Amino acid sequence: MSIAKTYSPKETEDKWYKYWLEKEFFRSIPDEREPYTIVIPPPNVTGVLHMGHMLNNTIQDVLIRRARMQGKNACWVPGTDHASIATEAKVVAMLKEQGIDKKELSREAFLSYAYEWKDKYGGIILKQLEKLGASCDWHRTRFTMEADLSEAVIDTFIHLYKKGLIYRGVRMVNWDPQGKTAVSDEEVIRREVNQKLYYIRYEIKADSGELKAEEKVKGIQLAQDRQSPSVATSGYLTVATTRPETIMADAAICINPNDERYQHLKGKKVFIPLINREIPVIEDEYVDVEFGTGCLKVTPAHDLNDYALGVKHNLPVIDILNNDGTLNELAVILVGEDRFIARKKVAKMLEEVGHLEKVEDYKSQIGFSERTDAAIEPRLSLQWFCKMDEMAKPALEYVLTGEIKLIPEKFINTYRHWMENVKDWCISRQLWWGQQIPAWYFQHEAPVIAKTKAEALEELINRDENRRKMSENGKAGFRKQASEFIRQDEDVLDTWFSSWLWPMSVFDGFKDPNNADINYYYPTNDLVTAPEILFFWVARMIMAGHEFKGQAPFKNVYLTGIVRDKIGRKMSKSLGNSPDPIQLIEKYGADGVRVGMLLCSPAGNDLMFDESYCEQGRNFANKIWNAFRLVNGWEIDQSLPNPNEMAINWFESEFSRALADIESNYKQYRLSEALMGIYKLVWDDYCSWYLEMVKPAYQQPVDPATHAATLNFFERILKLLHPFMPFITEELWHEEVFGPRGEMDCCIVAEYPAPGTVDQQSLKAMEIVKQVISEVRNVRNSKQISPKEALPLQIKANSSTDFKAYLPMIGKLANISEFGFTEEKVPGAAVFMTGTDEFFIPLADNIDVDAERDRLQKEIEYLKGFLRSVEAKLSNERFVQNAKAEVVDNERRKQEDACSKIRILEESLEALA
RNA sequence: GGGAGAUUAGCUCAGCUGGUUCAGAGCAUCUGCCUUACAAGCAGAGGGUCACUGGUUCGAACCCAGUAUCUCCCA
Repeated sequence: MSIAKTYSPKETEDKWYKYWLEKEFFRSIPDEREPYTIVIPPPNVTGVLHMGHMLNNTIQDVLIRRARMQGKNACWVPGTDHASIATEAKVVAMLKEQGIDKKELSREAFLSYAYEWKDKYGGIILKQLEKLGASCDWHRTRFTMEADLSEAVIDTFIHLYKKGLIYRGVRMVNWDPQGKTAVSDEEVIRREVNQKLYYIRYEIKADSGELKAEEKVKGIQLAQDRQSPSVATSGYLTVATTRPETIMADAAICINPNDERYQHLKGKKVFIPLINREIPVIEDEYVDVEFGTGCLKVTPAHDLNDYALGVKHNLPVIDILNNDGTLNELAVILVGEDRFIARKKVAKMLEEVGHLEKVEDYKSQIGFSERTDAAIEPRLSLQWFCKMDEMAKPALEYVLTGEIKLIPEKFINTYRHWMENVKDWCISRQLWWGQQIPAWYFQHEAPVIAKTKAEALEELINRDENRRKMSENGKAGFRKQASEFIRQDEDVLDTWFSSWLWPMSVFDGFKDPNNADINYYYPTNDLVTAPEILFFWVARMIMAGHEFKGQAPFKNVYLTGIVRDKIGRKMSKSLGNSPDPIQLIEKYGADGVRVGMLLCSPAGNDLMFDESYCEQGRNFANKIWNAFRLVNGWEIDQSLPNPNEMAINWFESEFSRALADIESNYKQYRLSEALMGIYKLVWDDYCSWYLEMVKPAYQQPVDPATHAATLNFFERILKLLHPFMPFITEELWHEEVFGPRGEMDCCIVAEYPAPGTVDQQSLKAMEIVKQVISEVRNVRNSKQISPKEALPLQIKANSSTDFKAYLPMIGKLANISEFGFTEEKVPGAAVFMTGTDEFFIPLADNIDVDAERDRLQKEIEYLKGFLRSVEAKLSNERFVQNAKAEVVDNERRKQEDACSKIRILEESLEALA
């Protein structure tokens, strides 16, 4: 039966994925085996697969498949995240297209649209993961907003509230004017932006007579124009700001009390230009004398630092912005204008009245919303917060003590720095898509925290003495009445407030804290995620794990790199530099893409992705395919003896040696190195050497022993490859030549090979054989002799190496017609050496004597230089005294070696003359 | 502004405790081959002052200090 010359993945991938599903190989149920568990970092429910997911999930699948083959009960839990801001933004945009404004919808109506959207697009990404070959236990698919998981979120909120770890307060938050919601610090991305620095003049109120002449000289420039009406002034001060539109919200001007230039301003008042509101000059060492003019406008409502300054100096907070970033009535002027338009207009107005001194270009860091990319507005608002410092401490310990390992370790520092400087977590979001905060408001009373309205009503009764004293009838009346007026908090919780429970909630660890699943699978083993969410998510899962389970949620955290394009840019939709993973799979096959991803991705380093890696992966699959075609085509002759014992023994050792390496790389989570180890084992050792050694001559049969050994090696190789290349390995596994397979006898659950013993002798011998073969091929190449032309080879064995045993192998691979042993140099032959042994290939055409002399001389020169450096070391007393004995011995051996080689080469040179 | 890390072949990266694993791998390049498993291939070859400057040491890609450049995190 002939097989196609190239491997075509499409046909096999669907077939085997379906088969695996049918036979429930991905299914995991607790049993007596050791569990191996990974919970997927849940992708956004409405998202589509991008290269980051690709990398991430390939790694998880490699780990899970290997564990499964090692006989562990491997459980990979998939699922999706409701991603409140991102999803809500998409739904709002979709509605807008249909001409529907979110503001006109009720919460219920909006949510029904949102669920409709989720049902339509949700889960696409999980289907895409199947294409990649992800062996998730799909029976366990969870969603962070499904009923059970939401209940867990609400319960933990209540739990933490009761513990005093959740509070409500007015704080500066990062406001996203586009999403119209607060976002956490971690969701703000800072970017350097070209801005303008506006120098604005504030007139100083003349309340203490004329200024002294010396003060004028010192720094105050007298106002040159007097267009501001109303009040008498005595000059002005200048403030530098990037945000002129916020001057209407100014509460003070601050100077550094040590600033020599501004001593005269102490206790003065100034007027805000355009609106002429009077504000005081205050003093604080916070002000940087070097920056701008040294006068700082203090705008507590619109800047975090100013807010702190305002609190310290008891300044009023004047918030002039609406939640969509437009100016409100408090701004007095430009009401209703967008903040950025207002900025330009204010600048122009200031210029018109002569209050704009100058404008400079200026670079500064501005925060942008991760989800909507809108410029973040620091804004004072009433939000819910979760206290972090208490929870951070144990979470830090897990990592510092090594109970949780971060891979690579360099992230420990980053982690520690963050955990030691942790700030409270703003957990409320002004959105509807998410878990609604279980806080209930009744009239002007403090909010009640309760799971349901009914419970909230009971709490209202219980916490008030008068209500408690009411008769049952009275209570019933109260309940009835209050239920009309009681209102639940409109906000929902931050998405991360549900994802931090993920490793527990997917096993129903909250709903049913002692169930078989959570007891068996938790703590999970490895978490594979991006370093970007080390704090968002990983740190908080550790906190939650400790808080709610008293245990770390996982043992190892593998932090992948960011997928960039080959010139180092982050892959993004807007740049259009991100290939569609599904198209890549179609082009190169899932196995090819998986290999391609991992070839270029050392742990923790960003990877410069290029399609050519996938090509390499595809080529590798094809190589395996063709190796199979070769072996598959062999006819067996039962009567033949085994001529390949040496080759078989060698590969047996080589396999074990390579496997030990591969295992050590796996242990260190160096997956790309493990893969490269397998790649070389397959391509170089198995295909290029082993198969070439044992393959019978064209159309000749093979002996049964060689056939069996070769197939056995092949099977073991398929097993090693399977975690990386699940499809092609499964396909080949079921080929007839391997014998009959039961329906459950699949590569996916085949027993992972263990390293055997390594015969160092055999490895060493083969090194010499390989060297001789390469040298002969090299001679052919440089002399332009066809590989088809058989050559004679004369051996002058100066060492104790017994070449006789190797001759058949050398003869076959180097195409040698006849061997001879000689005591003398063979004149007029091509020469090479391995170690101190000399080899001669007598050639029909005479060799170029001059070229040969040059070559020999060069080699002698090199060796002499080498010898000099060795001898320099050996004659250095301090070296001989201080260096380790083995190092010194080594140098002695090098010396002897070099000497004898030089001698032989010099003899050759003489023979030429 | 503070912190972390990086700089090794054209590219992507290994290089552990300083010494034959010491200058390596894969890809790319070049040369020759359509050799009956594979041209998505085979055989062979050429590529590097280990960012720079000093220091420690018998000995430095590796340890130390400084400089330059880059990346990331935090303000």
